[in-house]
Amino acid sequence: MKPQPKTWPPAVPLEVLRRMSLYLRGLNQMKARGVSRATSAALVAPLNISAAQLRKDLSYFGKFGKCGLGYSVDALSADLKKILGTNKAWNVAVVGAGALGSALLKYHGFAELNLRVCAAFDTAPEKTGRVINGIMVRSMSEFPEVAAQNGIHVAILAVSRESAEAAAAFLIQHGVKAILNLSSVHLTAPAGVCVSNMDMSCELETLICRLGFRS
Amino acid sequence: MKPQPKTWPPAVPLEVLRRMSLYLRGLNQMKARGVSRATSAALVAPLNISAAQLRKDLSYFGKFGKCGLGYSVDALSADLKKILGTNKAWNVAVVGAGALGSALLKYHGFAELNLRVCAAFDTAPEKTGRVINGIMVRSMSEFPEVAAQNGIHVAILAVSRESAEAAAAFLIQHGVKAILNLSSVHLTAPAGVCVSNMDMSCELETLICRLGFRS
DNA sequence: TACTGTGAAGGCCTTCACAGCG
DNA sequence: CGCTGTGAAGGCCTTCACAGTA
Repeated sequence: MKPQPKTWPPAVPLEVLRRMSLYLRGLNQMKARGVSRATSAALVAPLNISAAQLRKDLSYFGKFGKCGLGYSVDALSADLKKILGTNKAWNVAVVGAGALGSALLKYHGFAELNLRVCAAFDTAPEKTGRVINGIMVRSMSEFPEVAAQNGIHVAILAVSRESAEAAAAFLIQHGVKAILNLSSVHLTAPAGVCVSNMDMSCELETLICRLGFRS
Repeated sequence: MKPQPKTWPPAVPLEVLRRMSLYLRGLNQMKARGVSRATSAALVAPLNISAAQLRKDLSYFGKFGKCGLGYSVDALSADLKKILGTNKAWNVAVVGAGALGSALLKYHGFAELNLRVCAAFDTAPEKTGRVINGIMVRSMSEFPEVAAQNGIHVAILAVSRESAEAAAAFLIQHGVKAILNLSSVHLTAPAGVCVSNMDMSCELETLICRLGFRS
């Protein structure tokens, strides 16, 4: 899943950022367990990543540890949040209110990333008007206004394969800068826009293939 | 076709397989449009991938094109299906029948990959017994029997973060060889088992970070 | 002519190993 | 002494460029 290395000047590899997010989650779990210090080895233990990798990843952004002691869980957690940008809140729109979109609206896990799913949209009239988990599903035509009012620059795209391309273009046209694309179409990002393609079909097929190789 | 490198670990990079799946999808769309021949450049046009990359990827598995002419859409499509393993049907279980699991049960897109979602499971008694899209949600305790009867070796894990690890261990213990993990926990695969972690939270946080770098 | 297949080159990321510091 | 931070080395993947073929 490596969408477009070209759009992002490769100062920090995309995969480093992805791992940073994993480190942060691990730190938060440690914090919840009352652990206050951690070494690089302890942090990567459940992740299948080498300790050197973690230290190298962090070194892209600065120095965070104490030699001989490891890292302060609280301090590093705060630093990573800042680096990743989730120290501040972001408003997010869910686009597409079918089964998958509805499931996302019911999901409570984004809150801990400081993400607020605050609006939902669909083109189909029979989908609009419903309220799911306190969020009203609106017509797509309302997107520009609602997005502007709420400062929405991030969208999760959960529409059918056929509508994905047009929907993405519409969102980008109205100010969306980051799209998490869950439809089974590979979207390419225009300049200034970030797209992450999460393609379950592709991933499943890849799994099947790996399965075959092993046998 | 060709003697395939049977040693899985580093023979064919994982990302090559992922791209193969994308190529196959493109071919199928061409087929549906009635196109019968395609060049490497035409195949990668919507994908942000270079033509050389596609040719190199294919060369891991053999020779499929005609010099000067390109590829036969039908033939290459059939070859890729065979390579990926989706020329044969696979039975798949959905584990976890919450909002996300239910959405997966309603999704019709896996059929074209020859994947049959044929069973669903959940530990919560209030979730079991329901029938979603013709598929009964059973208790997890029935998994071993049902999996054996239906030859299920692939599972999609759509459970809560807290249950993910235990559920995965249970599945593996009862014959599952490939897991598509949709929960926000990074699972590591024991030997002989393939795991693909699709982590929406991680992906969203990475997007937010890229967003911040741009501005 | 037009396009594939592929060795070779190049670049990026990971791994290594150790200097440096508490 | 223990562990971090980091240049250097190594390896893997992508890109290049062209030989080869219908």
